[in-house]
Amino acid sequence: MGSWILHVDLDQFIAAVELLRRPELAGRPVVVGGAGDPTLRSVVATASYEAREYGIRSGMPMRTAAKRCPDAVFLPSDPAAYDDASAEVMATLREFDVVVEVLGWDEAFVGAETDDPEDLAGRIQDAVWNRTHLSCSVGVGDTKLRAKLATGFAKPAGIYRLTRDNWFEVMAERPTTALWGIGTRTARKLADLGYTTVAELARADPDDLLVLGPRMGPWYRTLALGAGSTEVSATPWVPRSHSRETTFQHDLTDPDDLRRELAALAERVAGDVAAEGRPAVRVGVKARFAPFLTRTRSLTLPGPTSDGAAIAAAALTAFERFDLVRPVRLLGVWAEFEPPPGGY
DNA sequence: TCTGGGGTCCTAGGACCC
DNA sequence: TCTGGGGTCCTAGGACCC
Repeated sequence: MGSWILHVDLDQFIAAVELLRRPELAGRPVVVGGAGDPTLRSVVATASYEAREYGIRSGMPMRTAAKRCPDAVFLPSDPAAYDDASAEVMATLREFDVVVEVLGWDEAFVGAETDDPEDLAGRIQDAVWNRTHLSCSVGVGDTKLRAKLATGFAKPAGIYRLTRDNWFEVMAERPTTALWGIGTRTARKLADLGYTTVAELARADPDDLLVLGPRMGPWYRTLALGAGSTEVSATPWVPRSHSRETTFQHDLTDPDDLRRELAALAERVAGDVAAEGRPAVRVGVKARFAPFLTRTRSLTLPGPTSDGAAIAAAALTAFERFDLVRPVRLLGVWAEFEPPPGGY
């Protein structure tokens, strides 16, 4: 028996959940995001495959999506429905004799002992389809990173294996942004150092990478080798923080308006903290000023607390440290928890 | 392309202390 | 006398991911 990591990823998850209850939309470009109104400030959560043919992508402003495909169907995001669908999928995975590590609404790592990981992957796909009528793709790997990247080659609805044996054959000439954890910013810095492809980064002198940080630098080379963690853990996630934020449809300038919005956000965060059942130790406020300048102010509380009034007061203290010289387009409040005894 | 919301982790500088 | 070095906490910002 071999140890394998499977990465299960639902295909166009949010759009697929919406299509289940609106079957008449099948085959049409469907875009889910915000309140479903493309004239408002919001971004695309998920675009159906038909919508992607118009160049619509997750994270794109809804306004832009509407320009690219005015005839698309725009739907509001319905997190409760995605929570429910996700729970069904994860429960299905747990019915197998495997370890399930949930990564988000639509993703999970599955750790399994088997000699035929593709057979297991196929049975997982069938089980998920039979129970939820959602389709998923499965990456098979010998590390979490390889399993995760394999899924990209499996989509849609397929299975793909990526291991030490075919890693360089598949990845060598791809840009460093193909790696999970390297975005455009880091890719640009790596390119400045002479590393553009995965193969080049894999051959890098680790000392050369230290300018990108004592931990991150060497870690980027590890990514390029396809190495990294092989531990799949079913241990429930312990949150480090909770936050709430709002982008205003029109920028705010009146400090009293801002204080009202701040109080409402703080109340929501305090509710999240109370629900968590662990006290907060630190509170922060995020402000995004026009045109798009993000600043934060935060403070350590005098002592751990779950008291809503104390959290609201701390948020106000942090807020008053901003210099309100520009219109504000977003306000956010977050609370950080004390690590459990023994650390996370 | 005029850029959401909810998260995590890393980095670096300064304060403060011994 | 104007000056070491290390450890830890606090804070702000950056990058990335879904």
